Amino acid sequence: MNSRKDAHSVGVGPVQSARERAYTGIRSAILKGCFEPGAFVEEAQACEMTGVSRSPVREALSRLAAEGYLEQHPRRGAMVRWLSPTELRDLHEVRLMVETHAASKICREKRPIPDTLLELCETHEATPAEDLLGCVEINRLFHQALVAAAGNTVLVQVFDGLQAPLSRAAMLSLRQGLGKTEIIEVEHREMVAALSAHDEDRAVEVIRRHLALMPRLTRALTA
Amino acid sequence: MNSRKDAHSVGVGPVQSARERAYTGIRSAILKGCFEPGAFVEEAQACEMTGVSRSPVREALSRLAAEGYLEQHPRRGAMVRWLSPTELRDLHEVRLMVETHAASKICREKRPIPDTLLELCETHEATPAEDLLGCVEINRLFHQALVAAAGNTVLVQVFDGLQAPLSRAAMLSLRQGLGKTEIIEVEHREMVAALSAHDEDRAVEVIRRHLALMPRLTRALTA
DNA sequence: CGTCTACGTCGTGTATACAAGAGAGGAGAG
DNA sequence: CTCTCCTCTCTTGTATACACGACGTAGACG
Repeated sequence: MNSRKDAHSVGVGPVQSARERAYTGIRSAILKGCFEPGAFVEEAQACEMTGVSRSPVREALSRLAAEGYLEQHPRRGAMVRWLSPTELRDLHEVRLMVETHAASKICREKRPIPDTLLELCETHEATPAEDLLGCVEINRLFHQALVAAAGNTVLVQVFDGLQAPLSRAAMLSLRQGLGKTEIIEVEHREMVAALSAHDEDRAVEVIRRHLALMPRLTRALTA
Repeated sequence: MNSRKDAHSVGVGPVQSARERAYTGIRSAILKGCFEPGAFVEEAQACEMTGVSRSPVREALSRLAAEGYLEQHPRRGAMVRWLSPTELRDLHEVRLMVETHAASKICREKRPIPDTLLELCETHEATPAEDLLGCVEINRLFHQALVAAAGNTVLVQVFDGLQAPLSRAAMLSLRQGLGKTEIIEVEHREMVAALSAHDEDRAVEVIRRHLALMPRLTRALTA
């Protein structure tokens, strides 16, 4: 089972390393909800899934654990992280802090609003409501771009770090048909307007209101 | 070279796993400044240092990279992370945001101030100024306890994540004899007073002033 | 009938062997 | 003398073999 050689012989692009393939594969499997929360990701299973041996798989698992996707229990394995209601609440609080800070900074420093934000609104509008996966991804990109517009790379890293545990919740929430994407899109446009006007108070208020919706969406998952 | 067996035969405690030993060993070596910034941590070297084989070492390196201590370059190895002046500034900005948020929350929610904070002030006072390593550690614990007092575990995790890259800077700064611990201790007591009184404005102001000192301490490192 | 124990199986933890790329150093040509 | 190219070595990337611990199961004893 030397898939790497196979890939090489085919001659495709940069010949992604086995570790990268393991990382990407396991990560997307977790995000797609292939594992029940609290389930253990078995190494052999992950090997079969990604087509690499245990060495790169184990390195990927270490990385995923450090990033907050998994919890490693000695001699037991890597468990898909389970969020308690408290953690979920804390996560949302920190997220609100981060986005509020970004918005304030953008307004106070009169930073330019990247076109990406409006483009993502357009894309969101053009995406059919049935494509929940797409809508969630667009939503994520919108908020990430908003944070990035503050021009602080560390802040973006922190935001991404929050997404790791939240992403599972987001994926599961849409599986339960909790869409309501129209409101989201309207509020996104409102945010862009407030930010473009560098109206700090209004921007912060809109973000507060917008993010206040989230806990309700995800609460069901932990009950 | 079967150190694990040796440790087992001696019969010491929980027989720390090889991966944990590798992680701790490499991490503390980085913090102690055994590597020049930008230097590569060679696996063989790390094996020799920690007394384990490459498998656990590589897993530890993956984890350390995910935590921000190292940067992994394909086919080159793991490089000790180098902070640009911009990253350092961003890091301090986020840290200020986190601590400010914590202080505000403590005051607004009228949270009790744990005894730990005052105890750490006492300890700080009792520690001789020559023990720079001890002072830095006490300082770190103080700020961590402050953030923890806000009762949001995710916020604490974010704070710890910021410490990873900053810790190196802190270690190096004290090596250059940038002590001035007396001011720090006085301001810590001021913070505790403001927090105990649940005086939000004053607490935030003191923290702002206190953390404004940090960038100056670490700026020299990147120049 | 319940419980405790002993054994078997499965999965993780660790070490090592092998493969392949990157960098350094030397030799040759201009 | 310098620049380039080749080769050799060193390091990382990957796979696999072996060891140990944990859990499940079945059997025996109270």
